[in-house]
Amino acid sequence: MGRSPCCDKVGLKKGPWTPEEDQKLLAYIEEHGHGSWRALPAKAGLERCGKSCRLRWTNYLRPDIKRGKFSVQEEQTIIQLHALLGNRWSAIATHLPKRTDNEIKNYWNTHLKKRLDKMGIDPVSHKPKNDALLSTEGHSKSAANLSHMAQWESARLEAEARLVRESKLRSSRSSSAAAALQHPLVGTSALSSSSSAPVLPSSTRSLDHAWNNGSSTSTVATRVSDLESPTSTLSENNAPPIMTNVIELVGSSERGIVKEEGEREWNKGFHESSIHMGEYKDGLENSMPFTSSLHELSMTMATTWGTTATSAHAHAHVAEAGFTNLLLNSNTGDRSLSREGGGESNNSHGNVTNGDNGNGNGNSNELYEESKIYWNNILNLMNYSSPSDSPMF
DNA sequence: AAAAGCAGCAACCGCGGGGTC
DNA sequence: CGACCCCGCGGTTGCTGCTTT
Repeated sequence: MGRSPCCDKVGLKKGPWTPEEDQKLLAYIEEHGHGSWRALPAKAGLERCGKSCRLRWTNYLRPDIKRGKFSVQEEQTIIQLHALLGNRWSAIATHLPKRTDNEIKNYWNTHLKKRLDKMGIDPVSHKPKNDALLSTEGHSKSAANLSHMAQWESARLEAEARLVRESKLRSSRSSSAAAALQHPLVGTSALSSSSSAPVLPSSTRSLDHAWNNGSSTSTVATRVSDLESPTSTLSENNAPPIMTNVIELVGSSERGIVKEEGEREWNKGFHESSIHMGEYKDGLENSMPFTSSLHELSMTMATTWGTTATSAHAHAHVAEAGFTNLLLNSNTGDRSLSREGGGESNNSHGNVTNGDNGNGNGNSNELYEESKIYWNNILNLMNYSSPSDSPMF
């Protein structure tokens, strides 16, 4: 198999890009589109390999990239999606408008991973490190369910991501490069907008539809295979409810949930997020009841942690306590935050589990509470994500 | 003030999937 | 059907700048 030589070719430059190179690349793509990346460097007069050009463009030069600090909603989105999808940065990036997979990956590795770690949560499995919390039979079942749901959601996201890519490709091919640059996220927007349901990819819609009709399991299997998802290993009986609006809730700027940089106050951020979720759910008057298995999962988790909270109750609890605050409270000692101005990251609510000191996981009860809140937050986001909640239908 | 350590991030590397011939 | 090409993805590296000692 002939692997492309790429940068092994002598004479090709590597390393940091100069402003001149950036300008050349930008000018060329704006005028011609990128076309074949392999052929681009020669045409653009760059002594780089196509791969390097593509990377530079997609991770840095693209005009639709938002740079700078991640908002609290973006952080929540990343954490929640990572809990579902693992290190599938491209799929996660699909639902974080204007953020690149590379940026998200870096942010995860440098900030969020450490933060979860300090909370006593395994950043890989998103499970509390203290396995005693999870040792009950009930949780084993729940964990299995969650895993299955993650697989389904994963398949769905793959389909969406693919469509986004195709959509971008089409737009860049069918119009001038300049026009394409103005609508680089057309696919993403379409998928996120309630008003644009008609452009939803048939494959994605089919999958959701299949989920909505839990009894037609053969259809589910067929549709999933249509997606060619490598991750789905579900048996027919394990079809979980869809969790579409985990993304819709936290990732769609068109629903007004994701705020821009202006909304930087940590506490405020989560509070508003909670409000929006409430409004969102209220608007779904005709929604079918949330699929029982997920509710069971939530209840089981709650029971496992020794609480009698219902989902709604748990949600209120989470909203009140603040997932963000939870993260923040395990932040102290994080150099990156402490040197980023401090004020932003200070928790002014003081109503969370461990507002007393910076150790975060120094106390086992605090760890216990943190873990509980963490998972309740994820589960309750799911609870607002029943199949018919999706504005796509 | 200098050195060491650390964090953040841009960029590279290698693999695998999909398309084409 | 297999070889080849192209591209995208995830993991990793290495540079830069900041903080600490």
